Amino acid sequence: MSKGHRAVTLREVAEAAGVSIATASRACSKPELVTPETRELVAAAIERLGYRPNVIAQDLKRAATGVILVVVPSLSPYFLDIFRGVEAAAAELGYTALVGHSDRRGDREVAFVDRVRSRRADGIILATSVDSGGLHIARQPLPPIVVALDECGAGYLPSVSVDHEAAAFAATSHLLALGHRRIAHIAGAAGSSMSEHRLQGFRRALADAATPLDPELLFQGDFTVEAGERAMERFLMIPRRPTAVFAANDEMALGVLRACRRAGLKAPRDLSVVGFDDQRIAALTEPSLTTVGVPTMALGRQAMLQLGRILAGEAVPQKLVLPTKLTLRASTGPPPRP
Amino acid sequence: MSKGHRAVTLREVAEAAGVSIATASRACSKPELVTPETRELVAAAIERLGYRPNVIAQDLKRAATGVILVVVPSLSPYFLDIFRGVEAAAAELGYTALVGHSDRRGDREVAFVDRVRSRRADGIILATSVDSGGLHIARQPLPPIVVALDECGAGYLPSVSVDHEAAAFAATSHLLALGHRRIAHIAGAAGSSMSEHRLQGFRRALADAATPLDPELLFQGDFTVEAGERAMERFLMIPRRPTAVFAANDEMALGVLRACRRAGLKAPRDLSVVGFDDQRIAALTEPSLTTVGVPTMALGRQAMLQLGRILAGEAVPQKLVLPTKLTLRASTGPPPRP
DNA sequence: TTGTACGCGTTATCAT
DNA sequence: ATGATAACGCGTACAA
Repeated sequence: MSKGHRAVTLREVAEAAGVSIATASRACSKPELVTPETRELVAAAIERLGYRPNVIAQDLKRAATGVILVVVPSLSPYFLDIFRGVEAAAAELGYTALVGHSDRRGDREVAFVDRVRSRRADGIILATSVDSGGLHIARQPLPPIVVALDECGAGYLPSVSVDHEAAAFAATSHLLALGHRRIAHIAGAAGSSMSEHRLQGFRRALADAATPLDPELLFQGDFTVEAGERAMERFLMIPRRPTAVFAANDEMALGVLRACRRAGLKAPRDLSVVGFDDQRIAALTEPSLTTVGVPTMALGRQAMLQLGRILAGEAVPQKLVLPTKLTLRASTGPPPRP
Repeated sequence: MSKGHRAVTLREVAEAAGVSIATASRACSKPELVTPETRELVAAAIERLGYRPNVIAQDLKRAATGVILVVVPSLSPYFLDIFRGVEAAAAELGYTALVGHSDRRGDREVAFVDRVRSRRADGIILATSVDSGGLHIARQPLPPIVVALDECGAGYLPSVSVDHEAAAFAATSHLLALGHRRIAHIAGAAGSSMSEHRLQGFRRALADAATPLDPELLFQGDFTVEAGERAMERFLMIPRRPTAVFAANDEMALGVLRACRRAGLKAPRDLSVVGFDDQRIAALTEPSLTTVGVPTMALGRQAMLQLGRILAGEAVPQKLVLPTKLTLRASTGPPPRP
């Protein structure tokens, strides 16, 4: 790391303009406190020398950076939508939002939290599950932080989330209402509390309908297309095949559709498929995907607004839960009549 | 923006440990210059008080931040792959990479360049076309900057790119070799030099094969799925339909496939389709997409390595061109026999 | 090995 | 309205 080329400082501007450094500073940040003439003088010097204020020095003075870090587990469109929401709200509040991705590694999450501990950023929004790293960082007094999408750490941290359990319940109930009884579920990544909640909603819907759950119809996935394909391949080998599959996210549902097509099955005639998240791809698949819409942008937006309140020293509700919406498309229908 | 909660400073650590602030500083950054005992003493105080160094102050001293900004036009998987490449190389060099997105707006690009001008970052990688903003920022001496993917500003800036023209030539030649003569092209966003070069390659291939280009077979797109759909709908209305379509990116090619399906046409039997970029989606479409592979990660990686050299004060080649690779999949075949 | 003192570039508090 | 000066938190010559 080099020093870069010598930069022009405010002191040099002041000398060039023939004023004191204090006046030069005021001419920049509080022009109304300075006569129009000196303002002109300073402006000219700035232009001539190509001066740019050193924000690092400003930050040191202000003891704030105006930067908000958004940590996502992966750079997928889904999480980036959350980021967009944050970004919009941040702009309104005068902050700049930057993305970091943790690769689902707890140590990287902690590293980002450390970035704000060491004043490189004012606050942080975790659009990720810190189940593992959570305790680790909770030992120290925590910097301004809001969790988006998932609550975590047993509610230690303020969060903005959706009710994954209720949404999964609704999705499963939709399939039950269509007449399905053998419904399979592909769970998300193990250890993610989001996956856990979605699974619980699935279970509760079946229980409410007095429909027993065949353990063979439960597959441990990991949110990837490939996991969806493997799951469906497994389901196809079961003597009494499921008539519907509820995947814990859209990517895995896409995998299910692909495996079906390869096997010569047509959705929804032979098999109904439901996803989760309502990513952009959900409307583009063939057939288009019935799925649970998660208000990703709104999640990001609300998380940033909460963080803004915390940064302003206000008290905030510990939990904020946003509504989801089941979007019915072409991939679900009544079960086949055998 | 608030000041956050009062933070522990090195001075307090020094007092708590009963040493001078200089010794405390050394115990942190150069432990070998201090006796094991005092090292212990300071470490204990740090632990007890929960001290974290103020990186802003460190940066002010060093006159460097260790941060590299990567500016992308949109947060699409494509550009994020470039970012991943940058990130990996940055880690090796001891830098941290952060993403900013410009929304294809010149003023936002300039704003990011200003971030490094004002020392919030050491350097910047533009994975975007600054054709418009280019001149605007070129008036001042430029900070360390490398352009990835596209060369721009008439070669003012060091760049790492691919030969879009040659790649488009190869893709079109592939279709010609299969026997196609009526080949349509859907261009990328207007004003993007990348689109321009791809179009030129297309034209040259036709010219080399002495195949005239019907103006009706040229559609001005904008890199979106919808543009691909609209283009194909137009092509379907032409009396002498094209037998092949070369889209300037995969998303538009995907739109072509969708429009085909709706019209009851099957690729590649009725129509061959070629994309550009080889995004992840290209292998997942039905049929899978023949497309030009752009080494996105390598582009990012090389851009960062170049930037590292610039930052280290070394001279770098003005242009670095990486190879592309035409990947043949299922969407192309011989033209239909009428 | 450790402590003293200055500077990094800026803003803010006093005087004038 | 403007100028001198003290911070902000840290690193580092230099002296001890």
